[in-house]
Amino acid sequence: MEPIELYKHLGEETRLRILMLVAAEGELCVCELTAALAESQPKVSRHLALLRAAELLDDERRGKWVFYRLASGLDDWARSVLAATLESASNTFAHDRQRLARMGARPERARLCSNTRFG
Amino acid sequence: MEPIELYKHLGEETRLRILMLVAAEGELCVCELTAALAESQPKVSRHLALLRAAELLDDERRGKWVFYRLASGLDDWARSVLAATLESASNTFAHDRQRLARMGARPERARLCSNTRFG
DNA sequence: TCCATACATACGCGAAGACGCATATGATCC
DNA sequence: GGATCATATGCGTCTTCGCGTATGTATGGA
Repeated sequence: MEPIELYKHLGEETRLRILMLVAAEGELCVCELTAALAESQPKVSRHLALLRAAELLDDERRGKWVFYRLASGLDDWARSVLAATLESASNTFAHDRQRLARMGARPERARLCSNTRFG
Repeated sequence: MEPIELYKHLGEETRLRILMLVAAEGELCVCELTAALAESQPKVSRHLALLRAAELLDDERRGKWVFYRLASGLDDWARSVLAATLESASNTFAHDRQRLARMGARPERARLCSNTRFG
């Protein structure tokens, strides 16, 4: 992945917030992202499609839900950039995670190693 | 500096290349950047103005030339993102540095601690 | 003082892209 | 099979943004 391609995607606020949420939570389905971001479903879905096309996110359908996680083939340097950004602790990202935590009726899922909600 | 603000600026190729060159070289004047990027002077200057307004770069006039360097107040996490990107060794950045090295009539300057051209 | 060099900016245009809305697709449950 | 939930996408619009061209401003030299 070329740096410019990563940064073009990070340079849009909704996409950045999506990636921070997914990086923090391990995986999330679209309805969880929609609630956490407090944005419309089509808007979230369209940005997810772009992140998927850029091979930044992997998607997997399980039942009614489609779960998104960081792409397995994502370069180490890109992962480190995302991690550093998450640690920079902007309030926006914390607010999104709080909204997610307060969300009711979240789908059940198998526990994942990378899922830091339990960590 | 908010992450989104950094990434909006990194998400444009000319600006990304400018920042990689400046991060690598310590400081550069506009004519050096114009030559290294092989882009028009107004185009380079306009992007420099944006990076200056965003407080990503500091500028300093010395005689006829205006030199740009990474802003002294730049957050550590932002610096680490830039450093990681530079190390990711995209060919584009190497080509820009080669054009710079081949450039004739570069302005004289005092040696800087951060100037890795001598390292 | 006139000119050349180095850099900055104003303006108008065109392309890219983000959005809202409506609708299509896919899965589950009865 | 019909209803419903979850998600994706098509379309038209509107805004953002990058660009080329022309021109303005500052510095230094003859």
